[in-house]
Amino acid sequence: MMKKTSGRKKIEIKKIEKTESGRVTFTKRRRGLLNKASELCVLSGAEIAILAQSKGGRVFAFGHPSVDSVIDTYLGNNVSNSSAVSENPTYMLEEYNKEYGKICKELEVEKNKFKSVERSDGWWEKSFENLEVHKLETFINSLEKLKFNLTKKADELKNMSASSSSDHNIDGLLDELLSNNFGDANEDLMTV
Amino acid sequence: MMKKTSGRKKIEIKKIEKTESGRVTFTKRRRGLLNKASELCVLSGAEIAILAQSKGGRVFAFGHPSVDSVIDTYLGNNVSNSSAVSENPTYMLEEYNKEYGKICKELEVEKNKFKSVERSDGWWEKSFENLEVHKLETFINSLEKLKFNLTKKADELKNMSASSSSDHNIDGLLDELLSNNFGDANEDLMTV
DNA sequence: TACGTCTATATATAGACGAG
DNA sequence: CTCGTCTATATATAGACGTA
Repeated sequence: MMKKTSGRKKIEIKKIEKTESGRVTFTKRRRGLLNKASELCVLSGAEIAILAQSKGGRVFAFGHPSVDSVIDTYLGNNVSNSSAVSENPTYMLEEYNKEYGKICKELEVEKNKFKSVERSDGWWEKSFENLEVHKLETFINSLEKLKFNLTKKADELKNMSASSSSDHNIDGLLDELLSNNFGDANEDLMTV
Repeated sequence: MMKKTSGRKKIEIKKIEKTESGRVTFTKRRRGLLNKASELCVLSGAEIAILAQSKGGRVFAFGHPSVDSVIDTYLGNNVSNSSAVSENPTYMLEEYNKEYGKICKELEVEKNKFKSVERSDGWWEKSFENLEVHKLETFINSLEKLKFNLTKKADELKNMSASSSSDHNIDGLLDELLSNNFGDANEDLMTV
């Protein structure tokens, strides 16, 4: 029987000169790399950060629990110099991350339940790859909805006092948030 | 014919409960990950940095042309000490990686003196007991700020758009956002 | 022009063992 | 106990194509 394709070919690990195939390879392997990193994080619970910048200037990042926290650990800095870079978006996120690190951590634990499902499709990664300017607005919209629902739920929780039973509510909250808002945003962003 | 081994088994991507196999897996996959990164660097000429810290506190790093230069780029501090390694040629990468491997191994041996930490069962459940309403509100606040800055940034990008290169910035920004807030989760669940 | 899809293969590795 | 080594398999992916 005639083989439909010659299958995967062995390649040398050296610079790819051909522009197009080089780009394709970069895309494929970057995906693989980030996926591996993700798996390693989940499997071993290690903290990992990956920064990659292609020749074209595209920057991709992966971080668990966050890019910045891992970098901080590596640099041995508890806090970066804030004044010099205060308007840098990266710094903003860094600040953000530090300020709410604990709460995020706790939330992440819960989100991890969804991770196994979501990650198998690599949705988070795909969403990175297909982003375009006009889709950013969609994302921001979702963020707004997310905030709204969070606020609403927070109020509910506040009224119910802070008994340990609130655990269930938080479960449901995250469930709802992820399915209602992020799911939508993601769908829009992917546009496969 | 009797099979000597059952061969590779399929595993779920979730925290490994067994301490020993978890460590082995971490070691194996870390090696694979760094190797992949190395190959990707050579193939595409991209700049990549990987930082990994196991639960035992062991730190591993990979960077081309150097960890610091990539981090600097990421942080936007392109003026720093990257000059020292900026001309690190690609063809030295393989050699570098070999050297890296040795050092890494030594480092691992050195730091191996530190023994792993004990973890109490159901600690993450406890974390939910600590998840209080006012923290949730804090999170919401930060989300609002984040959205504001994102929107602002989006406008900036949209204005100077027209060139597809602006997508890159958004890519990075969203990468950060997702990594910091909604990215991969999972904590030190490993050290059972 | 770019990117997702489809095979056939190249690689990565889970589990089992043996050495220190 | 901590690692390399050894298969047998699970995955990743190089090229070739189809689609927008």
